[in-house]
Amino acid sequence: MARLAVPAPVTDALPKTYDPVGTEARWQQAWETSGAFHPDPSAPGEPFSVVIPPPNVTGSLHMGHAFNTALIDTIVRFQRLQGKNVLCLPGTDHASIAVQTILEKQLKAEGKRKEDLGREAFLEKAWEWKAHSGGTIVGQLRRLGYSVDWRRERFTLDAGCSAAVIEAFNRLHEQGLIYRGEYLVNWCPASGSAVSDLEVEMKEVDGHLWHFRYPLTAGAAADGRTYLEVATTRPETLLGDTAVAVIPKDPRYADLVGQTLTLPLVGREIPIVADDHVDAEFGTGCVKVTPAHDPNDFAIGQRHNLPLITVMAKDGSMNEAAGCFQGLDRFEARKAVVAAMEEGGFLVKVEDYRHSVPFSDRGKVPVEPLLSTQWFVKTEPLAARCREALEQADPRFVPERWSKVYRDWLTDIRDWCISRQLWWGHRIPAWFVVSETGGVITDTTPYVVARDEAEARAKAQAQFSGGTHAHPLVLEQDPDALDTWFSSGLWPFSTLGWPDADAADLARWYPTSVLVTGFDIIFFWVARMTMMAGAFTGRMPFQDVYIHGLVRDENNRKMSKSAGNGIDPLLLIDRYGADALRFALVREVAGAGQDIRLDYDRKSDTSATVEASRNFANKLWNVTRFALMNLGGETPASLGEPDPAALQLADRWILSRLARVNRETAERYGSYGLGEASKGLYEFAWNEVCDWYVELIKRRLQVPAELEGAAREAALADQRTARQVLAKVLQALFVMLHPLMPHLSEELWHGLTAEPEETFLALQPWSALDAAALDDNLEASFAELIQAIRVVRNLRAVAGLKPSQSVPVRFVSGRAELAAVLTAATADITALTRAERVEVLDPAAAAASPATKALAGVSGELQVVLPIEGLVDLDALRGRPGP
RNA sequence: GGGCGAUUAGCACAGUGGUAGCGCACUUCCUUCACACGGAAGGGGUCACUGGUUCGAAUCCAGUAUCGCCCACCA
Repeated sequence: MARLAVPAPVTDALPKTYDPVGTEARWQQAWETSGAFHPDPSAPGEPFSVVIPPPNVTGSLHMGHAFNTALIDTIVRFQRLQGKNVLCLPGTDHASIAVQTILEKQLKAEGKRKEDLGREAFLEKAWEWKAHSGGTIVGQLRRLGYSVDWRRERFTLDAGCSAAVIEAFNRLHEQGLIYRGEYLVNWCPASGSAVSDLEVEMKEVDGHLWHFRYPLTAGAAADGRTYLEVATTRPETLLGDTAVAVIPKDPRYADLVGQTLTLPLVGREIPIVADDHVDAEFGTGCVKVTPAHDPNDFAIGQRHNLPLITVMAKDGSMNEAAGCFQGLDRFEARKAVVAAMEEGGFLVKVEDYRHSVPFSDRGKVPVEPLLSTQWFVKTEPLAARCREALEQADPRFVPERWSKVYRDWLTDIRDWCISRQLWWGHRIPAWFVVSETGGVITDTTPYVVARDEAEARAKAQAQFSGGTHAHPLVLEQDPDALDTWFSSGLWPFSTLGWPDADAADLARWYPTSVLVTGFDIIFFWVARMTMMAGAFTGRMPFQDVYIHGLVRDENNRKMSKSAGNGIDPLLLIDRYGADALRFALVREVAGAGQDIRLDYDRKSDTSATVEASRNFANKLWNVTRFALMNLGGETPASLGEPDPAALQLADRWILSRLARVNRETAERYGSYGLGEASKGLYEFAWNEVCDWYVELIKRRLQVPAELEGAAREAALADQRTARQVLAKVLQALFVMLHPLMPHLSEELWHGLTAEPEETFLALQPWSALDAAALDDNLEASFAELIQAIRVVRNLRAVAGLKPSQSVPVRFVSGRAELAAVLTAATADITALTRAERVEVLDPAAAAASPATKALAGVSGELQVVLPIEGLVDLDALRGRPGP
């Protein structure tokens, strides 16, 4: 547009509709090649920084990314206009378990397992895949016009992040905050790895409650009872039972506590213990206890010193401890155990039972509580620091209510299982001294934690050479990888150069200004970052946390890959433009962190919501086209500021409105009121600038050729004033809109200002508020004028007048102030209502010359009269039905 | 079991003490030289329910109902 815009006559060549696709690509490239968003840490200006939530390299762009991006980029672009030294840092996440799952699936299709390839070859494949797939989402983020510094793009598994992970692990270990031990963990048989509590989702499932008899070893109790009845939803675990618990002090069982039962099928003698965990209200009041396969039973086992018998292998099949059930898959084993119990006469009854079953988020199969040796982070000391900071609103949550959710989770937090039996990810920086345990890693093999193998060797040497350890030292690094979130937890500072304390970016931009993310990862990510940051930087990693909702589909369902109800942002960008999509998403956010719903027609891939925003973009395009046709080839700069004394009523009104909207918009952008900001600008641009101001000045922009002399001079001066105000308003509007519609505003700003391509609106200063222009009274009066014009138009419509018919208009008002405004605006009213003439009378004067055969309407205390005798058949009008 | 959110026009949503609003859809008119991805004029809501506070409540308070979400070890 910049090239087409000047000189003026050529503007006729501008298309009537805005075509976003080419324009957006052009500006994206211009911004990027010019380094417009590459900040310099040594540059002046208050620092403002954001690290983006790194999307998984697995994925392609979904609506959630588009939404998050729209919000972040709006904030960041606004701060840049405010003159701050803004860093917005992009990157991607290696998504350990997700990527490995995909790769293993690919291998499986080829009939191979990862073990066939070996670790090295598998990782090579993974990197190849990352190089290929990671580029997809990055390219898609670019299409949104994200004003990030691509030069600083990071990946959670790159060299810098890996160094940070190793350092973090070592420091936590040195502080005693990382430990290794055998505990009951959530085991996902599908991915063959432990997962954390957060990666487990409870699902309601229709199952059964089996009631079994466990016979008393002694044969019969004093009262003649020969067995206890227990109920379970998981019969296969009975093979690992090591006790039956009963309610303490329950008269039914009091005398049995201490006696033993003989476990059916297995023949093991197991004690009857009394434990408070047993609920008197539920079932038989007796609970079978399988400490190695249930978290509650594990706790009971600890209290009563019960043995742990693991009957299941890591792949979900029964192991040798399961006797004749060995080798059966856990679900087959369940059937087999029930059958065997029935056959043995131990089955009392089966009830249908709906209950919650823990599922693995990733594997989509029930997780198995399994005894396993894993690495853990001791979280309480880290969480305590976060809770303390939160008392000073550090970080500050927006909306505030999320701080409670965050705090509650940090209270009574459980330790974090960080080891994963995966290859893709950060390998745990611990080396086992396998020479101590016959060359293999066992649960008791000693280990050293170190920064690298050399350091590990030195440490091991000091501990394990000479004396009883006098044999050649052999080390082997722990084969396991770390939970992806361990590296994500370092993201706000690892990306800025930590652990290098002298890193310029870290010094300049840490802590970051705001984290923008969805509520669904407050625990996964936000809390992990604050815990890690507290430990390593002594500060919370961001000042504010802006929590947004989810994007739901047209049926108000959460969009998800598995449900297949996602809406492809790229389709909408192709159809309507990235600006339209961004504007639509932000415009829906007005409320505080609510989910937003995006309307969508799957048959045609259209969205009325996004289309409305596209239409808005087109409106802006056209009002700029109009301006370019009417500014006589001049720019805001060449026109200069209007002379305050020359301003007309409409000019002063729009300048007052502009000043007010400018102030409101800055406040809204600055306080995460992005939805309000977008709505305010939409209404200002469309309803006030386009619908009223532009209509009002059309008359003044045309100077009739027949005017001569002083009249001509006056008209030209007035034309110049109108041009000055129009240019000023549009220019300021583009600045204000820029955070929301960066490409369009950049394009139109260039068209209007004729600035060179390499000068960017994105880097201009926000227009300062012109406080002197604010005029409450004027705005109120002008609203009355608008109403008066509407009444006239309404009466004309009611009368069925043709647009070409002009009629006299009479206003009657007792309020001198209003009368003065109407009188001053006579020419405007004439133009906008096709009035033959306009008269403004006070009630007395009106009574003196009553208009007969007239239509009348009111607006407040203003009376509007249209004497239309002779133009319209009033009697016919009166007789017709409605309105 | 605990907590949070929502309930306003046909649809989707703003509005948080003072005469009910935006977008889409709908009705009528207008192809007037920025825009039909448009313009003008309209129709449509006892703001979930019940009480309370107040001169005044969609808005504040208490409770109820419905829907949704999060957390929690009931076999």
